[in-house]
Amino acid sequence: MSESPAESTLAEQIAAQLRRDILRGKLPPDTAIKERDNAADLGVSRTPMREAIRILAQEGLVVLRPSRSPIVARPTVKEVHDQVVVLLALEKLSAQIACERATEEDLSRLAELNEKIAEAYDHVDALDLFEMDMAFHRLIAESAHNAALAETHHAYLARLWRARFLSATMRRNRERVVSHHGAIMEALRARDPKAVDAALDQHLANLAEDISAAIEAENAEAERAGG
Amino acid sequence: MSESPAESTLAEQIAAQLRRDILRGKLPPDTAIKERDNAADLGVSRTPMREAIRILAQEGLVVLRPSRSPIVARPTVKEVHDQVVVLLALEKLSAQIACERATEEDLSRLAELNEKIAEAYDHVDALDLFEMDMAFHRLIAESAHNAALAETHHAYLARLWRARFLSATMRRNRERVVSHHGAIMEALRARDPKAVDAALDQHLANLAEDISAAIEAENAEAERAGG
DNA sequence: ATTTCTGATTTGGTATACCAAAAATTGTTG
DNA sequence: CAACAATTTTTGGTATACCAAATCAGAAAT
Repeated sequence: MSESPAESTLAEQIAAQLRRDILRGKLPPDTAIKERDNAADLGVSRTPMREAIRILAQEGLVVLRPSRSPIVARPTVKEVHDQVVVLLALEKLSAQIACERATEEDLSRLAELNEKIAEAYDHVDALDLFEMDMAFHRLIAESAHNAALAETHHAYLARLWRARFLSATMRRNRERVVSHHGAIMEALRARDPKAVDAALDQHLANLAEDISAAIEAENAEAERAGG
Repeated sequence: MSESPAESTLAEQIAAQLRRDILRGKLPPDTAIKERDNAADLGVSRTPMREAIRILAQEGLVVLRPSRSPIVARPTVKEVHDQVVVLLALEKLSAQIACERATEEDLSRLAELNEKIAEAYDHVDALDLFEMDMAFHRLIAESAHNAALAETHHAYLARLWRARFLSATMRRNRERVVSHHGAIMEALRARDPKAVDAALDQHLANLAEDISAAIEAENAEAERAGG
């Protein structure tokens, strides 16, 4: 999940584990996460399990309902779409600010990463590739040097992890990604707000629709199976 | 805090209490909030106190530092400014979307509220007035009918509560607020994105600077006193 | 057969106790 | 008097137990 910071506490480890299981689809939507049972299974007490569930709830991966087991969230197409809209707005805002504030180091890190993506594109599995793409977009957000903005952007990126992953693997296209990233970088380097905006539009224009399609497909699948 | 939803749990009550004390300035920045002592004082156990501190930390009102007591946050001017920038972007995005999506009911509630503000302006204390202003801006965000957007906007509004309050009381001006709100409303009613953008710019243009000034003044005050 | 009532189960919330790691404090020594 | 080492607090994290409210399931009654 690109969370390098060592999951130090038990709660964080549990959260990380559950997060993986949810995002990878091992714990499909609507799966109940019983605090007591689950804790017993893992051989831990309720305290860290509560904490972990809380973390995931805050990330939007599980939903808490009063007096019922928390369940893995099944975001509707609209919910995901709405979140994508906000993510795009945050990223475009970041890029605009970055036109003024990005340092040379920011820019060279972006260039470096894009090169790495270009190289790796055909040798690396979807997951690693996706992580790199995510890192690229995170760098853009960080280049605005606005901590609040970067943090909120990151939160949305994390929340949309699964949806973006579905969409990305569905629509894998080396030239598109690499050249788009290149265009964004060049515009940033030129510190040209309009060019940046155009480049981001170009790159992200279809994201909302792609993701919606991916989610719809998955929900339809679930419909057919579980009822 | 305009949080009508009954604070049902002890943790929420404690959080609400601490929040008030912090925002009202009773617990000034850098004040330590010892989990054990504080819990003992209130006659509760550590569990809900931990929970409460956690809530406030997430709101940015207190900062957690490893192996040290949590303390009331002392946001820097830059931090607050950065947050204001994001808040403005979210509100402008909301308004843009609201041009398409706002319902008649949204618009009439906005009108109603603005009228109420106009009436109350000279009879009501700063706090109540401020709550109304906050509600107005929240309505704008909700008129976009994008839950994620509204939620994030609300979170920023809450986080900036104190800073905005300082700025608002410092720069109280009936005509300005009421006419600006009116202009925003009219633009929304006309569903004219450009007019909405202009009206919001007009209203919020000085917010960042005002807030920065207010924070700077407060920090300078603290400097003089506590060192 | 449907509804209603009652008791068992599940859940969230709280209190309490324990432990290890990290700080602050103290005492000691060069 | 300063640097260092040992001890004492403080803190965060975890485990465990208890309680009340809400849910759920099964029995009883119409």
